[in-house]
Amino acid sequence: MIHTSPFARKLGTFVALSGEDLATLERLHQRKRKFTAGVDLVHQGQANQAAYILAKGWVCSYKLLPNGGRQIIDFQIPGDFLGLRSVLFRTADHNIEPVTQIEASEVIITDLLDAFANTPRLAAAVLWAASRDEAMVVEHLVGIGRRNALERTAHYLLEFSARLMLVGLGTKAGYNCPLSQYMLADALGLSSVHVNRVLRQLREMGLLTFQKGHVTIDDFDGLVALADFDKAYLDHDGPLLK
Amino acid sequence: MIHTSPFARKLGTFVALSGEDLATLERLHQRKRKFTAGVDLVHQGQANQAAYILAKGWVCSYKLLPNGGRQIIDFQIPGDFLGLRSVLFRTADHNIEPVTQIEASEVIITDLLDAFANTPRLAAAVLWAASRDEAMVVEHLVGIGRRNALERTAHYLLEFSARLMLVGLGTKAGYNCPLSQYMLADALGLSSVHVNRVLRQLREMGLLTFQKGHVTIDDFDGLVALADFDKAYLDHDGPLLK
DNA sequence: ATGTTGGGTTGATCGAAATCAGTCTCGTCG
DNA sequence: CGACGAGACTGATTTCGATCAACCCAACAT
Repeated sequence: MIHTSPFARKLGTFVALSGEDLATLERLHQRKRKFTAGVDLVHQGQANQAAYILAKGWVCSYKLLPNGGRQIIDFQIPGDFLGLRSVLFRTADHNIEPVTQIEASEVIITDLLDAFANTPRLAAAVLWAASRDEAMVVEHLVGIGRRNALERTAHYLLEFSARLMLVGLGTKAGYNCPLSQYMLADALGLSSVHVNRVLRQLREMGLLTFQKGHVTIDDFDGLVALADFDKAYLDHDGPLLK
Repeated sequence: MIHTSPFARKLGTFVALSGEDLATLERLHQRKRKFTAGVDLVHQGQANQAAYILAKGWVCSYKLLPNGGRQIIDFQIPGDFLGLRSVLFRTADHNIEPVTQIEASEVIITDLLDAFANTPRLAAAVLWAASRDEAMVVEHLVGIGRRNALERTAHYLLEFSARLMLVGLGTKAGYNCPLSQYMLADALGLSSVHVNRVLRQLREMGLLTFQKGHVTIDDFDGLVALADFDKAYLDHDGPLLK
């Protein structure tokens, strides 16, 4: 299990994968590409992009509004799919922009479908991952609609923690997070000024410290209580399909 | 085209369906069931539900929060799937409740998969529909995160208009809408009091009238401008797959 | 006929977060 | 080197929408 990719590692928590499954998976990771931070991978309204599996770095998906604002839908971390929906829908309905320099493997859709035909467990795992992504968007929606700034921020940062731990990029004590307060604001539907105050508050409450690109979780249980965080929608006690 | 179900009608706008496709579709609609308003179809945390295709009436999917609030994720109207994700994920992560009395056809997942094997265009159409549902949730997220109450409400009611027209239940002039101001509030992340004021404002601006279970669109273009509504994510100029 | 209940409606007040305006720090680039 | 810009941070003020507290009306139930 030591040298598996984040993607395989993540899927492995959903569905127990055989050696053959893993081999098929690796074959998908052929065409590795790098992208620089801040340059859009996909533009809103652009047609027929490739899909990618993110290997390294952070990415965000967002929509722009005519009034100048933007809403970040989701961040992708290593192991996540990029632009799967842009491929299904022939046109992308949002932008995708690397937050940091990233490495991603291009996935030809037909390759993926072929892989599915050979290894049905893999198909199940990918479906599951897609379903989880949607659940995350729903949870995000709930947060913005019905949680105040403090709860919302705490919840969001806890979600990162759970997601990153799944791919071995974080511990219960904390994780590296390359997001600026501006980006966090655009994700949480807040102003960057207010995000700053909220982060200070969380720090002063002894719950969490976000500084210099690193999130330190000072009181995990306290945070979970504040945010009403239920990681059931992300995590599982071992693979669901054995 | 006259006696097709809302479901077939909707899919037909995505993918041109043959007579055989339509026949397969109808076979899915066997086990018709009725449900009464207000009684949950699916509970948060409940396991392994059936999926349904809604034939008549309105339904809402929502999540409850411990602080007493609730957030409505989405409303389903005739032609929409119910609880497809609850089936994929073995546990439902949200509640599903009929807003009105409804009629829905139970869909056995294996039946659906069989149908896919026989008629690939159908599979494409269903995938498309699922993808569209996700796009709607995303649009909803953007609205709550970055649009003010007025724009948000206008946008949401316009979305209904577009969706209902697709299944023949509305015109550019208006549609029937069984939602209370409370439900609208829980969907929009507002208080019902404020929804009331916003609806009055929309009425006084001569844009839209929502009264007695009916939405009258008084100034379509004005609304579209106010809400920055782009129906591209819902609609298409004829089937995308010919 | 008379309570009761579930919307819808309105005014008054309050508060969370936005906005405005600015400072401070640290890279980096000419 | 100094200049510049991005991001973090803070105080003052404003605003949008929540909350509180009513009242109205129609449908229904006792």
